[in-house]
Amino acid sequence: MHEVKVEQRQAALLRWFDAHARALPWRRVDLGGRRDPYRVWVSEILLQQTQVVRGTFYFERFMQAFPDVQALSTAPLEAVLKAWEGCGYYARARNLHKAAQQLAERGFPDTYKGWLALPGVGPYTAAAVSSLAYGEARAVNDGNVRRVLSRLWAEAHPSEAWVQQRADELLDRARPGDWNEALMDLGATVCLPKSPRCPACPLSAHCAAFASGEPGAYPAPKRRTPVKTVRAAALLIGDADSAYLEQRGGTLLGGLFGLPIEEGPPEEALPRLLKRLNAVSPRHLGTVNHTMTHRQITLEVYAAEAPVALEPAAGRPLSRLDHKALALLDRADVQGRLWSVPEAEGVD
DNA sequence: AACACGGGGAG
DNA sequence: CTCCCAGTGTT
Repeated sequence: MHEVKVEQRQAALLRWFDAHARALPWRRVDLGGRRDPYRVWVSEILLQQTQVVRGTFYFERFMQAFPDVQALSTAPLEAVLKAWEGCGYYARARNLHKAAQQLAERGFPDTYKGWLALPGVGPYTAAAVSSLAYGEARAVNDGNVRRVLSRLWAEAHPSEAWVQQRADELLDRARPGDWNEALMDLGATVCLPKSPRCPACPLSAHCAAFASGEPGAYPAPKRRTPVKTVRAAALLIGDADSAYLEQRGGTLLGGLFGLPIEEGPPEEALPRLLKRLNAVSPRHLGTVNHTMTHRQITLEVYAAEAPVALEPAAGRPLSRLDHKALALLDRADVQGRLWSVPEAEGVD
């Protein structure tokens, strides 16, 4: 009885997928109908936190820079971050680089467990790569799957284990890769978070949330940690094209370059900056507001002079925060103000 | 179990 | 503007 319903759902969704699957660059297959595991892996890391429409642009740019695992594994980390620039969650790029070296040395794993052992590869990515590139019967559990399954059973508060169990039961073991992509495509294009398009859904006849009349109520929203407000000051030595840049350590924008920054209110942060860089003649350039996952940064940017080496900003990987800070100098009113300031002493 | 980690899109 | 979205790693 139960098996019959599972098979009906599988057939209905796969029929829909066969007609509506999106043609995406990482879905390209070779003459044997196989996908390049390298492309599948990179795309899945990218799509973890990036929407498909933007992910396509980043994917093509990354593949242009690093067409295969050999190219990626031998590149300097800075070049990898440059290819990832603007994409966010830069730990993904650092892990991609580290994992590439393991893949180049030991070869590609052909199982879920083998992929799971790589840095940056968790249960979702291991299931995606092993099913899509190797045909292993592993069910993915991502945000789309969670939402679709939550609605099919009208389970408002699905736990991770609950979703995984349902996904495992429902998985089409003859076509695991297609099944996983079908479920995720459905979530991305039909079973939308706010306004699900139930009339277009091949599973609406099997859907308890649809039957309830309020499909959008599932799953219930999760509580989120509030964003922290942070003040900081940055120093721009040079100009927007050629400036003094520092490489950041730690996990926050780690490995990326940017203007020297000190946290704290400007009256405290600016003197620290000036002292640290031996800088003089600070002028306030403007304020940059930038929101990150759990941070709302208000950055006061100052121009100053200091005995430091300038370099082309375009050659280094920069976060959007630093691009915004540099862009302050492109504004005509700022240019006018700067030109009206008397020349400072030499920077040699 | 809670949090850190960028950058988006929708309304 | 405000609200919402989301895998992996760390603690």
